[in-house]
Parts: sequence; C-alpha cells; structure tokens
Amino acid sequence: MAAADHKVETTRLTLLGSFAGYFLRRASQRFAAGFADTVGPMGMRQVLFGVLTVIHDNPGIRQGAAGEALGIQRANMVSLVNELVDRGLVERRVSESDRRAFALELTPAGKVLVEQGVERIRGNEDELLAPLTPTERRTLLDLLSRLDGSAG
Amino acid sequence: MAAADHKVETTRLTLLGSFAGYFLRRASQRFAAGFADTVGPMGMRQVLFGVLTVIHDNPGIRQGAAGEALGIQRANMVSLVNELVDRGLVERRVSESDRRAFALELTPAGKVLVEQGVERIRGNEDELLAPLTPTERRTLLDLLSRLDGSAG
DNA sequence: TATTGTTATACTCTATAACTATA
DNA sequence: TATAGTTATAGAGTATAACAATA
Repeated sequence: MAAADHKVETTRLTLLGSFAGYFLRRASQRFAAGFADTVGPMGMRQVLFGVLTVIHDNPGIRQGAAGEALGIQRANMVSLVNELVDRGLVERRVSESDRRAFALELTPAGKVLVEQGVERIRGNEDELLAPLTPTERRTLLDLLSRLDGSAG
Repeated sequence: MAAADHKVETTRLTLLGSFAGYFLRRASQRFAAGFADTVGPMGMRQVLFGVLTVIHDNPGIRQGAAGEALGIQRANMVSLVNELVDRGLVERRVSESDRRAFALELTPAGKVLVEQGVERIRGNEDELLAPLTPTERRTLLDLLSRLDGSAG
C-alpha cells in the first residue's frame, strides 16, 4: 500500500506474448481447472474422461488403439482403464481376433456418466469461451484441430 | 495382418472433437514436446524459461509478481528461482522498498540465454504452426490471448 | 492482521525400460 | 521377431497447509 513504490505498472509479457506455446499452455491450464471444478466432483479427470469418450465413440476398440488416438502411451493406459473398469464404467474383455488385446466397451453406467459429463463440460467451455463470439469459437476450434493434423 | 479383422477404420473422436479443452491440451502437449526437443538441451523447461522472460521484460520485478503474471504459485516459484540463481542466470537481491521481497534481474548470462532460447522457440513454433497460414497464425494468437483476458 | 517467501508434502500426467503372453 | 498389455520407476507441474520475517 506504500505509495513510495513507483512500480504500480502492469507486468509486461512482451516476449512470451509472441509465443503460441505460452498461450496454449495457459489456456490449457485454465480449461483443466474449469474441468476439475465442474466434472471433478463426478470423480472425473480430463484424461480419464477422454478415454471414456473414445470408447463411447468406438465401441469394442482395443486398449492400445484408444490410447494411440488420445496420445496416451500403452504403459499409462493400464491404470486408467483399470480405474474405469473398477468403477464399473467400462467393460474389458479379451478380443476374439487377438487374444493379446482387450476390447473395451462402456457399461450402462459409463454411458450415463459420459452424457452427464458432456453436459457439464459444455457449460464450462461456454464460460471460458465467453470472450469470443460464436464465429470466433468455431474458428479457434478449426485452427486448433488443424494443428493436430486432423481435418476438423 | 489378419484380414479377419473388420476394423481397419480410423478411430472416431466425435465427442472430444467438439471440445476446445481437448484440442488445447493436445496442442499444448505438442508444443511442450517441441520445446523440450529444441530448448531442452540448453537445460531449459517451459516454466523456467517463462520466469526468465518475465524478468527480462520487467527488470527488478519481485518474485511474487513474476509468479502471479505467469500463474505460478508462490510456493512453486521458490525452487524455480533458486535454480535460475544457482545457474547464474538470475540475480536475486532484497528489495529496498520491502525487505520481505526479492527483486529479480537477469545476469549477462541470463540475457544471452534468453536471446538464444527465443531463437530456438521461434524455429520450433514455425514448424508446429506450419499447417496454418501467417494470417491464421495471427488469428490463433489473437484468439488465445483474448481467452486469457489479455488485450493481445 | 496481512503479506513475502519458505518448507514439506501429495497428486496427476507423462516418459522409459524391462517383462509376459500371444501373434 | 514383433506386438498388446503389464510393471516399476522417475521426472515435471501443480496444489495445499503451516511457518518465519517483515509490513
């Protein structure tokens, strides 16, 4: 509160402000925090929910393929899928065509949780994307998806 | 190899594909990986380099203010600044106006490292942003910065 | 009483290497 | 021999609570 301080100016981020990586990281963190606030109470984390939705969209998908689509390494998929199976959200059965692999499917409880989670996430994203117009939001989604090599 | 598998289709990400948070997380991860590849050999990590640039842009900034600008909590700033000081990149001295606080400044070595790092990061970002036109890159940066509440 | 920096601690996410069982 | 999943482990990032010195 001392008026003796001559530094009331705003902190400058000149260098960082030119890097997409910086803004991506900050934005990602804020979306993760919002996710934790809104979907976290359901016992869901971003990664875990990601796995759930890939299974939702690709019933019977193999564990490895699910991880690959999400950029999750095989080793790290194990405990994630274990957690989902233990909670009764995912059913894991040995693949008929390849007995090394697991085919994953959502249980009814898993489907319900996905639906509820999607609702909450949409609400959260609407808040975080509030500074942008609907058109700008679509643009952002398009640009981000194209960064991934996806067609969007 | 087994042609018996009727599932050669691409994995669908219908649900995730509508969430900005998902693409932000993936993009952020890829930029972080690129950073690690190009700037990592200099012993730099994204967060550490962020601290360095804020000090670069705001010589004499207090430790707490630097952390606040970057979204880093006080408790986590300690070891980061320690690391930078130990490496001779940052000078930390007790603030004249508030003896509880530290004023941070770059050493000559710190300044050099920032310049070199910036070069490498630009190169890395150019690669990662290759799918976008220059106009689209500016648009992306603008949209992302506005998500943060910054003016851009 | 509030704030700056500190310590200790815990949890999540990601990465690597070595193992097994199937192919 | 290659692949699917597993185990163990390590590192980085972030979060909270309690503390000391100073305001």
